[in-house]
Amino acid sequence: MASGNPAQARRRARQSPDERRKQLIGIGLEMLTTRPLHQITIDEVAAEAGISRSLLFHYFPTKRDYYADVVRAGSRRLLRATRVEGDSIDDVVAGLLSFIERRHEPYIALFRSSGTDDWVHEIFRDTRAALTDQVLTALDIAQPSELVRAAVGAWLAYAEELTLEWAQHGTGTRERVHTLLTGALEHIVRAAR
Amino acid sequence: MASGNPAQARRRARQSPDERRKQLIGIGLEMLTTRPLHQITIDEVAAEAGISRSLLFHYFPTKRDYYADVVRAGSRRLLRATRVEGDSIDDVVAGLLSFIERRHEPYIALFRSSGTDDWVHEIFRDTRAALTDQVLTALDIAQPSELVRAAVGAWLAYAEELTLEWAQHGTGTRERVHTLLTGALEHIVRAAR
DNA sequence: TTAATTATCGAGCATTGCTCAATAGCGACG
DNA sequence: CGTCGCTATTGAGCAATGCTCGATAATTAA
Repeated sequence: MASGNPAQARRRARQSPDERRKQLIGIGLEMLTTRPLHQITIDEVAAEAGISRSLLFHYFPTKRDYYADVVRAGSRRLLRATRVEGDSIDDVVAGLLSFIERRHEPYIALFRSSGTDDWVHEIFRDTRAALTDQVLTALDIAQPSELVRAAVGAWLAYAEELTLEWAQHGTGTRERVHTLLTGALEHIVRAAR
Repeated sequence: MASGNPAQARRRARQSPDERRKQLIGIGLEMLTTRPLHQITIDEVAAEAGISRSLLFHYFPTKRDYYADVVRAGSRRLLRATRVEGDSIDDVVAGLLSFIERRHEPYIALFRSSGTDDWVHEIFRDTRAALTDQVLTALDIAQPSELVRAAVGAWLAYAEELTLEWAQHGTGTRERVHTLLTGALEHIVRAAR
């Protein structure tokens, strides 16, 4: 199943903590592309890494902590993807579209399965807050009121939903969706002021 | 903790299957007001009902099936709450606002904790689809294009997000939120046509 | 070479979803 | 009123899984 090196190799191949952490989180991220978070068991991760369960608990005090680190890593990817494109609002929207288009599977696995517990949702909120900041910056809104912030945050929910629908079922063209998103954003921000 | 009758009473108090089902689902719904879905264990439900774990599996072949029935029951409540108010779009929005205002805790517990597995999200989608129909009817849109349907569905995400924010942190007044929602809906539908 | 550090493992515990054979409450029928 | 059948109900037990803990071996410092 899981690709890569089975890493059964020799026993007791000692590695530096940093390497191990990266490896384990990398495995988690890769598994996330296949199944939702809560379906990833410690046993599987350990097996894929070629280590014992115990070692994973040596690096991550609890399963939650491991999950949290994996999800955080995934979030960072998303934020990076929307930032590289540029600073205009069109760039941010384009970045979001591209990211979800290419990775809607893992995206869903990441955030739609937030339910595992509040802590995932917290990370999700942090990510969305960061995205909100990006959007506000792109709109040249320096000191938004609470309501504007909330409205933009909610618009992100709208954007995600519509984009996922498009990515999954091909509802409309990419340009159309893009236009709808920017149009809605403009309207929403104007109305919330 | 959990209120109600501990039901320890006499052992082997035989009941009709219908009663038992209702009782168990009721317990699930009540527990949902306290914690997210996935934190509800069969043991607890059984204990609260005063029966053995095994009996629960007699009525619900698997934990998922039990959860699914509980969530469906919760969804029905939501749909009822938005329908009683009336037929106009203002009524639907008002119903949504009222429901989330009064029950944002259980609402979150219901749907934000979808992660347990795809099946919850399916029920969630069904519920949202039904809500979408209500909205479309209220807007007098008989045969919406796929894009319009998708846009309205995504607007529901926007509405939920903004309403939850308002209900939880008091961002803006109720009237303001109401206006924002109807305004955004109008704009979105017009743009998607 | 020896000592200290710590990455790594194996065995084992507790919880939890789930199975299955046995038991007991309740209605039907003589 | 007895007894028989149906099935609601139970208890013991299995398997998976998160997690703990003492022991061990690889690496580094002295």
